[in-house]
Formats: sequence, structure tokens, C-alpha cells
Amino acid sequence: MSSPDTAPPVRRQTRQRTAVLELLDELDGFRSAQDLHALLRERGDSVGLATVYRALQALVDDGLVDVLRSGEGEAAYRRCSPVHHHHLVCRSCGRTVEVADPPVERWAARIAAEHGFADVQHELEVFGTCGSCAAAR
Amino acid sequence: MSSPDTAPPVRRQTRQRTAVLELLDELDGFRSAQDLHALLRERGDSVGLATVYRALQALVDDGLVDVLRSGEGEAAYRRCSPVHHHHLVCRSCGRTVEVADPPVERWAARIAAEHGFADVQHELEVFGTCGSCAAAR
DNA sequence: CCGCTGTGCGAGAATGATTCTCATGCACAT
DNA sequence: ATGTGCATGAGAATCATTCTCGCACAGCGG
Ligand SMILES: [Zn+2]
Ligand SMILES: [Zn+2]
Ligand SMILES: [Zn+2]
Ligand SMILES: [Zn+2]
Repeated sequence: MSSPDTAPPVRRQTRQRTAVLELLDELDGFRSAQDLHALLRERGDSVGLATVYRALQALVDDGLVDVLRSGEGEAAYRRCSPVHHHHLVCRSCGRTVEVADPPVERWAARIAAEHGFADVQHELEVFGTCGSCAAAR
Repeated sequence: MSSPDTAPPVRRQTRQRTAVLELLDELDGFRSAQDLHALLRERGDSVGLATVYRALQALVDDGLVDVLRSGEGEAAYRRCSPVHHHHLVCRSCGRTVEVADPPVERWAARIAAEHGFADVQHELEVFGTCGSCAAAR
């Protein structure tokens, strides 16, 4: 039982993967894979759409990027800190603030235990209109 | 300011819509639209897939059904109480418990206000393995 | 520095859930 | 009973995401 299953996938450093990560570092909100692909093309870094999806998936697996699947449509990605946290997202401009709060974490664990649930996880996102966007309208 | 925007869409009572709602009443977990469609066909109530989607959408709009869009794949629907609440969902069997907790609601409102966000909403779901499923394995 | 080898890339096809189209059906008020 | 529209259904259309597969190249050993 040395390494149960997590065989560390050796990631190669390619121009495309670097470009995706650098772009995410410059943005401060959640963006869809298609948006990121379009931004890369405008910028001159030609990257295939499928490659953008693959790069994002790898980054998510490595915990460097968070994915948000709100509503329907498309998934949104954002460069995030590796520690557990949640998001306060502006519905209008996508600007995002990372928030963490131990009480909420404890609440989720307690409520689950009270109902006999084990192996608990939770998803929590808060949406609203940020100050800038509220002032702009 | 009689009725600002919510022009109440007059819903007709049809065999199909009744069948969908009755089926949901018999189930105690989240089910995908395609699953519900298959269950209706097995049961003998012939209903078109598009109609199932339309009926579910109407029920969601009327607040009679909750929709859960976890992970990727398909959306899941469940008959729920009309008051605001969240869910404790079994990843294995889909069994669901409705949970409500004022502190969490207040936390979301406060954390948003602290960051200058207005018009706040939130999404919160807790996933785990229920007692029955944990015992069964 | 050179050549190997397996991983990553790209373009387009494939997938799969959801939505749209539109001719026909039927709920419901008169 | 009749008329007016919303509702239905079969299939086409959408659309984000994934897969296919031949070719390119990152990383490593010689
Ligand atoms: Zn904003
Ligand atoms: Zn948390
Ligand atoms: Zn269960
Ligand atoms: Zn709530």
C-alpha cells in the first residue's frame, strides 16, 4: 500500500500549458474555457481548443485552478489558492473574492453527521453584484 | 406597481404534467430528466422527452421542484418544499434530506456585505454517503 | 549534441444533454 | 358545442466538451 492509486501524472511543460496558466494569472475572475481560448488567440498565442480543455483539466486535478459549474451553459475556471475556500462571485463582471469560514465547514460536517452521512463534502458559492458594477448601472 | 414583471403564466393541467409531478412525488431523491422520462415510459405513461423537460422547467419556475446541477453531465430534479433550504445528498443512492440553518444564511449575507456585494444569492449542497449505503458496502 | 520514446498537440468528428421547430392536439372559457 | 391558444411530440438543431489519431516535440540517456 505504498501509493494506493494516485500515480502522479508527469506533466510536461509546453508552450500551450504555460500560456494558459499565465493568462489565468492575469485575470481576476472566473472565465469559461471558450473565453480563455478566444483570449489566447487574440493575444497571438495560438492554442487548440481541445488543448485548452486538457490544460484546464490538468490544472484542476493539480489543485491550481478552481472550476465553477453554476447554472447551465459552460464551466468557468479561475486561478485559486490551494487551500479550501469558497467564492463570492460578481454575476456581472465575474470578479471573485475567495472567502473561508470555519463555522460553515463545521456546520456542514455536523449536519451530515446528525443524519448519519459519512465521507462528507460540500459545495458553496455566493453570488451578487460587486460595488463597481452596482455603481456603474 | 401592480405586477412589476412576474406575469403569472397560466399553466394548463395536462396528463403529461400531472404524470411528471406524480412521479416526482413518489421518489425521494434527485433524478435526471432522462431517468424520469424512462421511468414514465416503463410505467406506461407515454410522454415525450421534450415535454418532460418543459414540465420540469415549469415546476422549477413555480418553486415546486428543486434542480441540482452538480458535477458535469445532467441536471437532477426533486420534489421539494417551497421554503428556502439546502440539501444533504447521498452520492450513492441519491436519497436526499432537506436541511435549513439560519446561521449559514446570515453568514452568506454578512460576508457579501463586508465585500460590498449586493443583491446576494447563494448555492449550497452537502454530499456524502448515507447510513444505508455505508452499511451495504 | 543526437536520437528515442512516450506524452502533448491540433483539426475535425463524435457525443450527449438540452432546446427549438412546427404541424397537430386538446384544455378550458364562453 | 366551438373557438382560441397553449401544449405536445418527433426529429432536427445547438453547443459545450470529449474523443480520434497522425504528427510534433519535451525530456532523458548515451
Ligand atoms: Zn462586478
Ligand atoms: Zn467549505
Ligand atoms: Zn444512500
Ligand atoms: Zn440558504
